[in-house]
Amino acid sequence: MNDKDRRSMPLFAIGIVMKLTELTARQIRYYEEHSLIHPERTTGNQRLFSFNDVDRLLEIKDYLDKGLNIAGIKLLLNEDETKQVSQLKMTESSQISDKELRRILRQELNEPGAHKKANLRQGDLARFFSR
Amino acid sequence: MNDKDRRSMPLFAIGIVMKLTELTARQIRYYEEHSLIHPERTTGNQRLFSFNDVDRLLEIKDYLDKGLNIAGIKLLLNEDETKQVSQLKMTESSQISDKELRRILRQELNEPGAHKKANLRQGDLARFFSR
DNA sequence: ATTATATGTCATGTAACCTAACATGTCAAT
DNA sequence: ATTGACATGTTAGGTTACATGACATATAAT
Repeated sequence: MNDKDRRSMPLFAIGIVMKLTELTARQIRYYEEHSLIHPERTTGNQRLFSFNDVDRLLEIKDYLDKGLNIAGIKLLLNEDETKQVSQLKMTESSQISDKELRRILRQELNEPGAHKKANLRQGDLARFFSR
Repeated sequence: MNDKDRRSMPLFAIGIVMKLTELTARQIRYYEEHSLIHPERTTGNQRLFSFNDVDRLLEIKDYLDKGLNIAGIKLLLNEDETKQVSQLKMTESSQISDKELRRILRQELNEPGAHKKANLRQGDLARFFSR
């Protein structure tokens, strides 16, 4: 088993993730609802989060603090991802993307520098792994 | 937060620990009952295990496979530990220890080499941390 | 002013966990 | 062979943690 597997291993119940991320259950579920994360489920349908999921939630939190909205965060998160998103509705989603993108860029203009490197405090949890 | 903290952080519900260790809930609770592990609890009294706990359970499993009994395992596990055990009943416990120790040694004589280095497969989980 | 977004709160159902008790298989001592 | 200790299985009844859905609300965008 390698790091990649370990990172994506479903381990944490939502209660733990709440403490690790200081997000409410409502928020976490909401972000899943909007496809920012995709935690696995137990056979009884309860969410099980991996280290990757938690890391991602920490990123989401950062971006929220910076004033980004869900749509914007989705774009940023999917940026460095070898997508997995359903590309079924590419046509209609691309027009949404454009619209949202403009909003983000506008926001970026109003608060310059916020986008830079996002101060990725990803790594808080990354330290659980080899460095 | 350092590695030590991370390792002792209460994170896992018993269901996860069962999968990670391939032990039954009954076994895990039994080992706690006999003070081989000391998982924390939620405010609602549910067990929460740390990486250390899981590592320890894997060691316990190894020792059991080698034919050791709980008393023997306890001795071995406490060996490299800056104790934390209540030393209240030192007198009576020492006489128990002696008795058990004899049994263990007897067992050891019957299966030589089993004690060597115990093939410490601790590290299965250790890889979650820095190396 | 209206709408959209993000989150809080409440109600209700179920999954996962808890302890306690009793049952069982294995082994060692009698 | 019988007894007893050990480790684990199993069952029962109770509690905690998590599920979804609906409605409320504050803030921000239009």
